[in-house]
Amino acid sequence: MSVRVRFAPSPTGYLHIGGLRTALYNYLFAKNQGGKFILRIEDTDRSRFVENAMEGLIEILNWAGILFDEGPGVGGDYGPYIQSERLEIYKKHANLLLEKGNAYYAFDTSEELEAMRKKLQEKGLNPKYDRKTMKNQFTLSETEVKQRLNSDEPYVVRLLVPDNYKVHFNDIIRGDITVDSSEIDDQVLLKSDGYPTYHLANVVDDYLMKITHVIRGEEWLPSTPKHILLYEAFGWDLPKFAHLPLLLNKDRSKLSKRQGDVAVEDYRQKGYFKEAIINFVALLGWNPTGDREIYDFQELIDSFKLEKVNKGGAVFDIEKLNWMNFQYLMKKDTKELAIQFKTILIGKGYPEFSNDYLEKVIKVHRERVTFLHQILDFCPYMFQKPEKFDKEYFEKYWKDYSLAILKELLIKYSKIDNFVHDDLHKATLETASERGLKLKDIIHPLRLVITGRSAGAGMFETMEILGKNECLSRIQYFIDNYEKNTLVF
RNA sequence: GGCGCAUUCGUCUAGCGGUUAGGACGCCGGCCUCUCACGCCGGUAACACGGGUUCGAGUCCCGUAUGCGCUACCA
Repeated sequence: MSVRVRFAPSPTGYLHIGGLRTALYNYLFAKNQGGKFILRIEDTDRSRFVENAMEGLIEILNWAGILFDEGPGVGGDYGPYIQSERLEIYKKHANLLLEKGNAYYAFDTSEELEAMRKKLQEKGLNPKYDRKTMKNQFTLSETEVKQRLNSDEPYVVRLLVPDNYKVHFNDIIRGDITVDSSEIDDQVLLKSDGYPTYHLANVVDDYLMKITHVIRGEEWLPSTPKHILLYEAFGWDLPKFAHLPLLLNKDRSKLSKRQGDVAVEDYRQKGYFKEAIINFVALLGWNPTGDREIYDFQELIDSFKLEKVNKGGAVFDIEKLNWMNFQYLMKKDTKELAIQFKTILIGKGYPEFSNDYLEKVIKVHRERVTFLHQILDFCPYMFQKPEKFDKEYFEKYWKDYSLAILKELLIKYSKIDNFVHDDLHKATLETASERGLKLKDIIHPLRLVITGRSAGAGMFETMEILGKNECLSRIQYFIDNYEKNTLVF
């Protein structure tokens, strides 16, 4: 039987970074097994429905490269893939359970349920539905039940959990788990608004969509026994289960909005590469060997093993993500980066530079930043003439002979036809030794003149990229303003 | 409260009965150097605790502690 897995988000907002990892693990597993990855939208809670959330989810999944084989928009043989379009299917299955005696009608109001729970809790008991005292098929007469059903009176369908029964299942990640049925609540299956709850819809759809492996977050582990009971009631074979460890905040609570960004979109906006995010998130809770960090998408697919997924939760450490982003910044093709960077520059109102120029700038500056867009902050002087000069740097390295040297260099540089690193280096070194100075005695003032700053890439490679005209013009500008005492610091 | 799941350096992890407990991020130091970085070299730091089982336990079993999750007509 070929592997089929699904990612089943609820369209209640943006895609959470934890959701991304769940989707990713499903995807990696499917592709590793030569199976299918399905997207199913679980929009059975009308009160939490967010307009366009589904579109956002799909968009960001596509961006990340987690492409689904079946789902909204792409179709498939087991649709529809949006649960609100499958209401009749759930109703039919709820009726099936009703007929088989595995489910029953209940008529309690939310106030009555609340009062019941409060009472049980005060007694220190498990606050689960008390079938024997509440308003339902078992406590009401047959005629009253019929009457209520025929009237407009709201009702729900609940799962009849058998007494004295041990529910067993095996989790690929956690092993055998057994729960006593006395711990399991008579879960509502069909809500009074006619929509199914997660539990019913999920089980029915997983079965009908021929899902072979249910890979989901650990928060679902406690309700899995309910699902097992449902499969058994229907007489269906169980899929395999794998419950993933949670992603955690620094304080080890479940990853949440309060302590930093959780939306994948936020990270995209900040300039993280999708490759870095995927690589990083994949390694939170799973590692093929433990002695390697960088894996491309295909390598992740090839080495993915559900059995190797960890049991314990993993803290989301932004420092390591940053490091990983840097790794990809260094690794990526500069042609691709130049195109991205051009968009960034234009967005900030800069004129259009040639791809060739941008590539050169990126090549020498990327090792100094974490994000591509930071190159602009690091060396704005590569895109416009410096107008302000670092005062501290000036005071530290500007000597009484510096102006004379600058004038000499201006002449010397103007005679260099091939304005490249080696020739610039040679010419400057010459000037230095003629005056009994060290190269750095000249380079520092020169850096100030050319860039206005103390930090930057190698001086001569910077000058080579800027070009002869630009460099000469900057030196001239500095000399003029220095002599007129109009330099701005 | 009840039930469940978990627990190796600060963080992500390797380990699947015998290891000087390995790698990575971060941090610290050094080298390189025209600055800032990159890079390279080195250092820091962990098996939650207590009992078993065993010749031998981070690895297996049982407790305890701690953390997290669930306990809805939310997913």
